[in-house]
Amino acid sequence: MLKNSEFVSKLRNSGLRPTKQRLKICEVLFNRDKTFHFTINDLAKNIAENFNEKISLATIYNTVHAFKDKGYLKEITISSDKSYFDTNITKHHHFYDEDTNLLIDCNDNEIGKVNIKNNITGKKISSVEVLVRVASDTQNQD
Amino acid sequence: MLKNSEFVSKLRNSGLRPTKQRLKICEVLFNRDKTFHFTINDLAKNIAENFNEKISLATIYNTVHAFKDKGYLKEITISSDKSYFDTNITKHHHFYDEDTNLLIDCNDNEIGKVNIKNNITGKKISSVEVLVRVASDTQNQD
DNA sequence: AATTTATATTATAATCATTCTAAACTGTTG
DNA sequence: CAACAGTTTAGAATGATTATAATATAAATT
Ligand SMILES: [Mn+2]
Ligand SMILES: [Mn+2]
Ligand SMILES: [Zn+2]
Ligand SMILES: [Zn+2]
Repeated sequence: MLKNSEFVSKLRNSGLRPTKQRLKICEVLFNRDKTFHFTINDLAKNIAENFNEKISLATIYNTVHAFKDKGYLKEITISSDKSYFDTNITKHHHFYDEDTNLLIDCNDNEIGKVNIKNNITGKKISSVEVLVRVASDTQNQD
Repeated sequence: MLKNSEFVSKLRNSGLRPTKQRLKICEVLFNRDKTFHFTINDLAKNIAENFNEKISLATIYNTVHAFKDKGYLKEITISSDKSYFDTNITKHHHFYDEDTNLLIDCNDNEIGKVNIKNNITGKKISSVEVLVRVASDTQNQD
């Protein structure tokens, strides 16, 4: 639950001008109690439906990528035809519900620490991510 | 290291007609000692360079997807702009080298079993996949 | 082995998410 | 305010993937 002036500083501090488009997108993404997952399409629809002033799709793409580059968003890749962004930038894992196409954050009480015994020589680990795909219990759902 | 007649049976058994295009693709993908990772583009290039008869790109797409649907290939999604296929269809995890864009299989001596303590209620786990991104040790590589 | 039927291949066009372009606009700085 | 760099925008371009529909091939049937 951050407020406008905080977004202004946040953007300034990372070398991004606090334009009204970026502030609007900050509001949509970060002015919440809980983090969430979204696609570019979700975000564009959200903005189109909830605000009068429209933001061009190019700007939405630019902004989301800028925020990702600055570390304010993480990108979660599930399949070749769907890319999610995550406002939860802490290290965490995901369940992916194949029935609903929803991503769900894992807590530490759901997935234990991944034990990496040997890494590739000369390389540094930049992230470790677990994706648990889940689907309906029953075989023939109709 | 399977041979032609084995591919014919394999295809017939899964309801796919053993056409010469599919057999050629089987040969490229499965007539090897070791499993490997490839993109559609890699495969198309490989076929174009190593064989006289060309296979249309549409057929390459169709065949790779058919093989995936039949469980002869797995798809590994690394980023929104790159999709790999894997001829290793056993459960396993991956290292992804961000410097070279290469995928490397993990053995059990590299990543311990992932401990899933709580699953989503009413759902069955269909897969558990770990992706470890690695990159060069040094900060300023040139 | 010829005929029929179902399937597969192909060149090409269509789609669609994403990126590019370059002109207009805005935030910042002095 | 003037000057400049950075940003937004509509629309065009791109490029990977999928659709189309005509042709070819494999399998099944006579
Ligand atoms: Mn695919
Ligand atoms: Mn992206
Ligand atoms: Zn998340
Ligand atoms: Zn693999």
